[in-house]
Amino acid sequence: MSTLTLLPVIQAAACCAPLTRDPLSQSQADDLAKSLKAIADPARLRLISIIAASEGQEACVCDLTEPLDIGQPTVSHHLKVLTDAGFLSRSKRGTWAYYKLVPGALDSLSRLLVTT
Amino acid sequence: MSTLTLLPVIQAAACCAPLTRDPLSQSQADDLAKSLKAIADPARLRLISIIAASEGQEACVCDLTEPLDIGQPTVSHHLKVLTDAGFLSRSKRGTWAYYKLVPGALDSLSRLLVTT
DNA sequence: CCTAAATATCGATGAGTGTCAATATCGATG
DNA sequence: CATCGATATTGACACTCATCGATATTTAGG
Repeated sequence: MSTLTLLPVIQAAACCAPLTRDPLSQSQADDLAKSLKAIADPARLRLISIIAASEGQEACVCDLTEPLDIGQPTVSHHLKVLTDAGFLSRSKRGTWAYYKLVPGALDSLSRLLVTT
Repeated sequence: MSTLTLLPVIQAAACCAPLTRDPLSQSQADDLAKSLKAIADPARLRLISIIAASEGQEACVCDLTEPLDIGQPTVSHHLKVLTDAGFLSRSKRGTWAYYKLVPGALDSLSRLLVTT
């Protein structure tokens, strides 16, 4: 635990200054855009909302494939995008993979957009 | 004032239920994704932040072309995307076009992402 | 009117991406 | 170890989109 790699969402929020406080630098804008792109997709938003509504804000992939009208590889792809962006964490138990909301990740992003 | 066309951002926020309250329907996810895609771009984020930091949260296009390293047609394109999405409003005074933050638009979006 | 300046639109191009079918990997179980 | 079910990866394809150069549109001034 010597090195700690910050999750992208957290990193984007690290500057902590809301979008509307000061002009964004190019790299700040790049980071924030990357986080926003990760959730700016209907399938990924539905995945997040389903996971968030599940017990412990955690859901098995097997429960995520049916509700959406997309194939299993595509669901797996979207879950990877959300995980790489820091919105979800993955834990495998037996054959099943469980994805969980990273506490505070969405809220960090939310705070960056607020103007007040 | 018989017919009122809601701005896309406001429309996406109309359901008022945060992303993490209940599973999103396909159309709800489409609307929200559309709003998020509008701001999920580095150049557009910088435009928003510059406009927000300007007096009256309003800026002339002539002041937006230089700070970003992109051409004038591209700036115009991004401003149109943000305007169509409901984040900016446009008013022309003389030869100049001024873009202004739509009050509450970013906040509506921000509220949709919050988990608490 | 004619010109010049500011902004918008158009057409093209190259990069990025959501989706799928096929296949690989991983873990449990017999 | 062989098999099977669950999930991930790969490769390909269609589609979207950010950007640019060129051009059109609009407005002010002479």
